[in-house]
Amino acid sequence: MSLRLHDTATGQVRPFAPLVPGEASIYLCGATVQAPPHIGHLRSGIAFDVLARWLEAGHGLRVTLIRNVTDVDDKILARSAEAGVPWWAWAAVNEQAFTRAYDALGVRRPTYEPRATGHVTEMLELVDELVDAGHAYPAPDGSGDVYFDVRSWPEYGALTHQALADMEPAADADPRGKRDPRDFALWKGAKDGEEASWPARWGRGRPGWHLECSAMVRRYLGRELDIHAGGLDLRFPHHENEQAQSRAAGDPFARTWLHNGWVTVKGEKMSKSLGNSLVVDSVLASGARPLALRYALGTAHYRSMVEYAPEHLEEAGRALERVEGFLRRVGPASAPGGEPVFPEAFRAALDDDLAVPAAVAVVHDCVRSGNTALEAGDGEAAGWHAREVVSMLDVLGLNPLDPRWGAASTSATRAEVAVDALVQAELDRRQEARAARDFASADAVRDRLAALGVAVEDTPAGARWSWA
RNA sequence: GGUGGAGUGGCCGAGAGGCGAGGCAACGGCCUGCAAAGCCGUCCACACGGGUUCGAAUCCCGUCUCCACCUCCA
Repeated sequence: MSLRLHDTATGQVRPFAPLVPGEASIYLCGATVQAPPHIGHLRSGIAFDVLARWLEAGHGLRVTLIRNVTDVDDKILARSAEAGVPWWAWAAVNEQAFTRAYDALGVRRPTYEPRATGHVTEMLELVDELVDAGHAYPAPDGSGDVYFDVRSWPEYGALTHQALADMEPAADADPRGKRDPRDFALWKGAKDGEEASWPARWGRGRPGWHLECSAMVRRYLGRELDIHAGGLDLRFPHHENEQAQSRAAGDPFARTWLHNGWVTVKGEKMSKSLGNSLVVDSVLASGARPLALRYALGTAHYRSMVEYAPEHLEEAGRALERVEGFLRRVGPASAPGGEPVFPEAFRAALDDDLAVPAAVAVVHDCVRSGNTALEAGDGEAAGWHAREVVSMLDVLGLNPLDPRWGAASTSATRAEVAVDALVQAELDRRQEARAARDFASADAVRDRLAALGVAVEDTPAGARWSWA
């Protein structure tokens, strides 16, 4: 079975056929770095991280994933001015916060992460092409703005299936020098003394948001690419405008459009403007386990909305413990090595428009089979299942053994070594009591440890402890 | 007004005409000195009203409720 993906442009699930055999090009709209990321911002990064991993591990494709950074825009300028810092410093600080958040959640770094400000030359070339082709015009009001002429492009609205006549212009839209209120800016002329500007033949100014992506797509992936992805809210106007610009400039552009749903809180979209956003740094600082956060955000289908609540994070943590418990019991046999092995049901699930929930169900089924094998003393079967589980978790970005999550590779601190030694001493005392069938004393030790938050578990290999 | 989604068990969350996704919680059993973990089992759900069909959560008609985009958005 081959991979099928839901394409927004056609509204259908269609077979994925790479433009260049053996390769896949993906452009993902990244962050506008005006503020630190909230957990909703991570949704697209996680969803398409899984896509890229699956294209590589499951289909053997060489993936080029470009995720841009929009580092100049109205809000960045406004907020940096309020904070009294240069706009570029404001953007840089937030870009770093995004990178930290992606890293913390185990989202692999993209092949390249271009910044808008580094591609003004390419953007201006595109503006020139569009003006020459009669699809864009400089505003006649001397503002230095250049607009895309939507009425010159009959396909405008094709991506989101809207007729131009049905598009409601914003009530407070300022027509400025536009031929049609729905025309959008490719280039924004600099206001007096605006420092964030670049020279252009229309006068100093800065690029419009939509233009940035069109130019960076062409620069890194060429005139045609396999997949263009982003959040559902970017369909219109952002992606509609991108497609119009690029196609009007003669680029075939994206063959498939993928859009992820967002994170909701009490049924409503998480967003800064609604005031219900949870900044990633503070969620993690409050003790949330990054792996559990990724599980909570990443195990719903990418096109569904996913409701965030602290209880869901706890549930995710417990589901994860079940999987980790199995891998721990199998021991070193579950360590990664060799080619990944995927159960057929897992393959079928991810190939069906990235049905991650069904794929996760396969992981849990496999854990159950592994536990059963372990109980039956069949170490070979258990080891095989562990290998399958680890392979699947790697694709989902949920492998607890991945050094990305830190714990596995960092050496213990002196305090940790000391605590372990002391707890072990207590456990030895408990074992002596148990051997003497003095269960009252043994249980007293366990109760005392429990009061300190230490959970004790008896296994065939002896007692082990963990933080409850 | 236009466009696109959603409503599923105690909770989360898949599925898209028959064959009970999965997780979490709860309860019963096995195992255990007792627990924990694990395994087995129980809890047979699909907003509402009609219809089609041998059979509908799934298709059709109607109704209700909710969310989103329509030039700031992951």
